[in-house]
Amino acid sequence: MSEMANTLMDLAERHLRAGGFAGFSYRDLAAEAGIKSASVHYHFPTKENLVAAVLRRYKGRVADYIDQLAAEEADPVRLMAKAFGSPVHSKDKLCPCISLGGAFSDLPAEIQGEVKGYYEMWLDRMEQQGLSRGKARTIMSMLVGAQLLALILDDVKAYDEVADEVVKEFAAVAA
Amino acid sequence: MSEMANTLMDLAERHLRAGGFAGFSYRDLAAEAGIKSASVHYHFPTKENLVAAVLRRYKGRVADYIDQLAAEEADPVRLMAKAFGSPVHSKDKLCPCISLGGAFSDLPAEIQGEVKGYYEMWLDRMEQQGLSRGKARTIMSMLVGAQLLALILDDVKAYDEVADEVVKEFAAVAA
DNA sequence: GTCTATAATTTGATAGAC
DNA sequence: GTCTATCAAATTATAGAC
Repeated sequence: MSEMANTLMDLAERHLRAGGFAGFSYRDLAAEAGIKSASVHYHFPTKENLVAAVLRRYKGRVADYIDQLAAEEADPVRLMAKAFGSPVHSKDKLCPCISLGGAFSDLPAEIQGEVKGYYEMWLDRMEQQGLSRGKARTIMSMLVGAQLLALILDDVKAYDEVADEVVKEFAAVAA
Repeated sequence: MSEMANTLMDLAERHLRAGGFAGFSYRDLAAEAGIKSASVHYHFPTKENLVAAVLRRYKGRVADYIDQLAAEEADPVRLMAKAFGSPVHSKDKLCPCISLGGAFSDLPAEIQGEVKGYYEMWLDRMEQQGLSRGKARTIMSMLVGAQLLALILDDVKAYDEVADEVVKEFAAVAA
C-alpha cells in the first residue's frame, strides 16, 4: 500500500465520518492531497472501491484495538464501553459505520456488506469474550445511539454518561 | 398546504428515510409525482426548504402521537419504547432524523436545527412526563441505536428485543 | 504515478410561456 | 400551477501524454 493511497484513505475516512458516502468527491480528496482527481482514480478505480478499502482498514484497526484491550480488561461490557466510544472524542466525528448507516438502504451492496461486517465483528468478538449475543447487541445499540445523539445534541459528555450507564447496568461487577 | 405539496413531502420523506439528504433529487420527486422538476420548485423553492418542511411535519406528527399515547400510558419509559419504534416496522425505513443524523456535520444549518429540535422535543416531552432528562437520553440512545442496527443487521425483531429490554431495565414497574 | 483534457451524466435552480 | 428550455456547476470516470 503506497503512502499516497494511505493518505487518500485518511482523507476519505475523515469525510465519511462527517458526511457519509455522498459527503465528499474525488476532487475534494485530490485537492486536499495535492494531486489531481485522475490520480486518485489510479489508486482507487471507483469510489466504491475506495470506501470499501477505508472500511476494511477501519474494521481491522478496531479489531486489533479490541484484542489489545481484551488482554487487560476481562469484562466485555467495560471493554465495549471503552473501545466503542473512541471515535467520539475526536469531536465532530462519528464512527464511519454509523455515518454510513444513516443512508444504508441506498448504499452500494459492497459497502452495505462492509458496514454490516463491522457490527458482526463486534458481536463475534464480544460473544467470544463470554457476552451473550443479545446482551452485546443491546449494549451496542446504546453506544451507537449515544454516539449519534452526542453529535446531534452537541454534547460530548452525554456519550460518556451513557457509557457509564452501560457499565452500571450491564457489567458483571459494579465500579 | 396544497395536495401536491403534501404528496411531494410524502415522497421526500420516504427518500429521506432511506438515503438522507443526498438520497434523492428534485427530478426523482417530480417523476414520482407525475410532474416536472420545475414544478417542484414552485412548491418548495429550495431542497433545504423542502426537507425542513418535511421534518417540521414529522416532528408535529410524532408530538401528537406522544400526546395521544400519554393519555393512556402513564409510564414514560413504556411510552418511549412503544412510540419511538413506530417507523421501524414499515421495514427498510428509519426515522428521518436518524438517517439525516448520519451526515449531520455536513447538513445545512437549518436542517441541523430541525433534527436537533426533534430529539429535544422528545426529551422535553419525557421530562414533562416525569422522566429525568438523563434517563430519557439513555433510553433514547438505546432506541436510536437499535433502530439503526436492526436495519443494518437486517433483523427487525432485534429492535423489539431491545425495546423490551428498555422496559425491563428502566420502567417503574416490570411487565 | 501524475498529468491534461474531456466525456457523459446529474444536480439544484431560474426565466418565461401558457 | 405546470410546462419547456436552459444554465451553471458538480460528479464519476476514462484516454492518453509524460
